[in-house]
Amino acid sequence: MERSIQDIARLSGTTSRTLRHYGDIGLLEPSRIGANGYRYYDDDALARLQRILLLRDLGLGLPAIADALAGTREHADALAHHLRWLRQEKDRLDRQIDSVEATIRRMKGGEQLMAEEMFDGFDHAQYKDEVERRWGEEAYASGDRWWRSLTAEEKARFQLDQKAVQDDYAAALASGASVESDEVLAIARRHYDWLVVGWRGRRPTAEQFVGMGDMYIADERFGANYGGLEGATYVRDAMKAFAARNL
Amino acid sequence: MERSIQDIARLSGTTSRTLRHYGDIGLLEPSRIGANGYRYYDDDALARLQRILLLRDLGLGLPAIADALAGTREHADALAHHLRWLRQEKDRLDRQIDSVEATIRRMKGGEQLMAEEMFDGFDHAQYKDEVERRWGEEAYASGDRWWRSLTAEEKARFQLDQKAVQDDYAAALASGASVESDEVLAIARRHYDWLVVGWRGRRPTAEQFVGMGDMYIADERFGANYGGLEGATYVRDAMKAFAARNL
DNA sequence: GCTAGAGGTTGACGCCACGTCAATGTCAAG
DNA sequence: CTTGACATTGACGTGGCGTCAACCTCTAGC
Repeated sequence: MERSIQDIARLSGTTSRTLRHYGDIGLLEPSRIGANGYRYYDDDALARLQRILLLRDLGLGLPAIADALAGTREHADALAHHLRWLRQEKDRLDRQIDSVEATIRRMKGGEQLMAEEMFDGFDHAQYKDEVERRWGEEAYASGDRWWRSLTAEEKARFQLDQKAVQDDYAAALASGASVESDEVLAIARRHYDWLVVGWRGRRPTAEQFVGMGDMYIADERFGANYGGLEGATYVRDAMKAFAARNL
Repeated sequence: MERSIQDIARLSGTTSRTLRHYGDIGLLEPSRIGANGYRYYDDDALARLQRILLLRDLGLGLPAIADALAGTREHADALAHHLRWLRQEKDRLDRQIDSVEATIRRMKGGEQLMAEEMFDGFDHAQYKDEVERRWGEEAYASGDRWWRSLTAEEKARFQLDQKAVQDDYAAALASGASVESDEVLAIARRHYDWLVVGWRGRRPTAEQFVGMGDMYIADERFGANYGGLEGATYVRDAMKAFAARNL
């Protein structure tokens, strides 16, 4: 059976424009082209179109669909690959939703543009230079935007979390606990989780995490938060132990 | 203070190309343009840029950002509007992820293209004409693709759910329960939820839901599933009662 | 004063999957 | 022969810039 372009469009629930587009990019050629230039499609073409549209509904791009149908890549592989991308997008959206909600709360709280300098206990800007040197200016600018998008309450909670981690490290050091003990590893895990928040969901690699520990030792501004050189070394070793086991 | 375009780009974590783009579309003009054509930005421009980038990180489009900064729309309004869009996108992604996972399971189950005609108890194609007449050919084609993307197990579950609803309606009718009783309304709710699955997440309006009930009466093929004319009328009334209260 | 290299400019194409005119040719029915 | 439905190719628009290309300008060192 041979059908006109409109017939195929109606049967498949798409438009003639789309069919011509698929012809243009070589994704779906008409089975025959009349002397007048009209496109005609047979049942095989219709079947192929159905498969194309099914994959399209799943969110695959046209090149990916072409690959899958050409068999250069297994259907399941293409879908698995696509699934990873979908999950990433979903995570991104989740984080964006959280941020937007936080920003709205901030505005409703009426603290619009004020109260931005109220928190200097852990003043984000304090580490500007260090952050820029280590991770570039963009990293600082991006982190700074994040920090300023938080509500006062969220900023306070972030700082309190850090303080708790710090105090627990200090207590563990005083008690003589090994940096490889379960107790200290649990603290390091909270430390890591806290960092992930500050990185807005990105998870530092083992190397990056240990690198931050080294930084605590090298820079006294950081070390000051963790009880001087001895404390900073202890913390660095705990981070290293945690990274070795869990990252 | 006045800075060159590259300085501003580095300080804000973006690129000079982006800044020129924002100039082109009138979102952020340089505070001064030199005789040589060079763009220069002062602190006010930098502050505005920071706000632009913050909103951009939240996923707003540039026109929306322009509106918000111009004050034609309240910041919070713009964000609330944007939030609705984000949630829709997230829902869409969630459904797509489910579909892709289902399709992968189907392929791993090795039932690739077979086993598609194994289920005719509720043969999706059986209602082709009716669906096309009521909601257009595209609706059928789209529904058909959805149906064929399910695993055998999912198809079976879908049919079993429908059978359960059907049986419960029959039992309620036999027991003389009113269509407005809590018991029957609960069945109607399950009926509705079942339908939402078939519509892949779109939720029929009250009008559409009642319309389907009328269809059960008008068309004996549908009525046959619900115990003849008497049963179909009972079901239609239950659907109407549910729609009146809950949709 | 010359030159190299960094940094600036405008202009234009590319991306992705089509929607949407516009201008024009073709077919079936009355 | 007319009318109206349907077909064609061609080109622009979408969003937010990245990425050349071709060219001008500034700064520093010789």
